Amino acid sequence: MQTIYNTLSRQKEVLNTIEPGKVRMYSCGPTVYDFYHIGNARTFTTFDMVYRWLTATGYEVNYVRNITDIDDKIIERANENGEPMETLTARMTAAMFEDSDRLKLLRPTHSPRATQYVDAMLDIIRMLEAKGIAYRADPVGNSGDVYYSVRAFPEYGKLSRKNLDDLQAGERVAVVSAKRDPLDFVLWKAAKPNEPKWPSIFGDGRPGWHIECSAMCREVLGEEIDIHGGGWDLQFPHHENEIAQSEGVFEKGSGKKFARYWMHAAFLNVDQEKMSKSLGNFFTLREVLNKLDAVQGGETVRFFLMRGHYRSEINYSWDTLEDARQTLLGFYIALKDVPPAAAATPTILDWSNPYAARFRAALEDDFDTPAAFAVLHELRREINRNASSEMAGLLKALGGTIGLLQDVPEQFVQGAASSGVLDVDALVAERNASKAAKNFARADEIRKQLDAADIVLEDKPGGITEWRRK
RNA sequence: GGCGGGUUAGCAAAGUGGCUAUGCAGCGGAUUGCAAAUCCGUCUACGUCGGUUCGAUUCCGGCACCCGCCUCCA
Repeated sequence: MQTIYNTLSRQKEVLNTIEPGKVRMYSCGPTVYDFYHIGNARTFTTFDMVYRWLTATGYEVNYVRNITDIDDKIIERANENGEPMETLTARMTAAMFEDSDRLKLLRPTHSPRATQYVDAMLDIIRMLEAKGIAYRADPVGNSGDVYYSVRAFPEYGKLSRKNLDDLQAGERVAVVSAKRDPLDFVLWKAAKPNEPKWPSIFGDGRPGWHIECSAMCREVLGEEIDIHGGGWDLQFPHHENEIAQSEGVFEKGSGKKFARYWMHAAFLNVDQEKMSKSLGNFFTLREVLNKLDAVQGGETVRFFLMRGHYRSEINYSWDTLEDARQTLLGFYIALKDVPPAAAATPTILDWSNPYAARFRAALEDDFDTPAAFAVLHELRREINRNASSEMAGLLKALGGTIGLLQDVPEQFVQGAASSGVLDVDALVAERNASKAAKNFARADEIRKQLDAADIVLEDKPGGITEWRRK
């Protein structure tokens, strides 16, 4: 039985989907104005893991991750660059998918772009206005912003457990505006000169940030969905506002819920602090990958991100990254030394195997990846002890359910080390000849030379010498 | 000010009212020309003060420290 910690109830709940066997899942994607950072990568990897795992255990998952391609930061950046907004977002969207491929993120079932759903957003805003929840800054005309009246939605604050009066008590100096309540948020922004705009009954303008997710969820997945996810900081105000918008259009007493389960991935920190540009501790995924071995980097980062439970903060540093690489390498070395039985794919997983059963129990307990990896380590020891290709097949298959251990082991352990200036094969051959001639001094010299290039030699039975990246 | 999360061995990181989590590193042994890999064994734990209990790292309360949200933010 799959359980999920639901931010709404602040406890683990059994997954009970709207349609049996099917999952409608939406997670908030990137704003494409720049390369994404490793904090984004943490959240994306979390939901990729959830997507893969639920699929592996038999659910048909419709996974939507949006692309925000209209936003203040985008407009600002495009202006700085002196390029059209569309050129910037197209380039950054392509870069986003490239980076995601390196992280081994599956493409979501759908990746809708906000600018393609402006009509759907306007539909919702119209419905909210008809219900008296949305109002125009310019009550008689159509030349101003459109706001959401938080006081008109009694359940406002239920996700983040915030109370409107408390919020107002701590509110910062508000900008003068036509808002009825300082906490009201914008649904539609009236057009300003030199900004992208769309025509509407509210006048020319562009959508506010929160409305796009409500619209894309509704259009692509339906009025009600099962799982909605995102980073911890999206809880308020973004997700709170999404609920207000999406549930605001429901009939009173309909009992409908926008999303049944809200999942939030914890932060990735640097030096125990949230990563942010102002602190100068900001890394793009690209930068991190470029510092790592070209072959091992993607899965190393992926594994690093999954080594902590998704609701626990993790700390990024070179040491924690290298620690993750060494551990992952251990799995690949086992798979290299004991080749998995053929056809070991997730679809033929034998869940009755004790290791598989425990692995599954861990992930069914709110996606407890660290506990699942502990089982994998025990399985690894079993494989090494008995040279069981059947168990090696199981290890590979279990790893595959969450997007790990699918590379060719020989290639993974060697990494990109062979691209150096040394002719490894020639040196290995010379060393073997030296050994045969009992010239151990020369043999050791070669080992030392290769070690300096981060290459480790392993003499195997039968006179075979293998090598790998240190 | 309001609300929420955290504090586990050298590092990383789960979890549990009494039973070795796990990994990396370290130490000892087996193995090896030397190594590596592997196997076997092994040392460091649950912030602090109280309470409940036969028994608490685990439940309850106080305290300390850290972090986050309340403004764009994964």
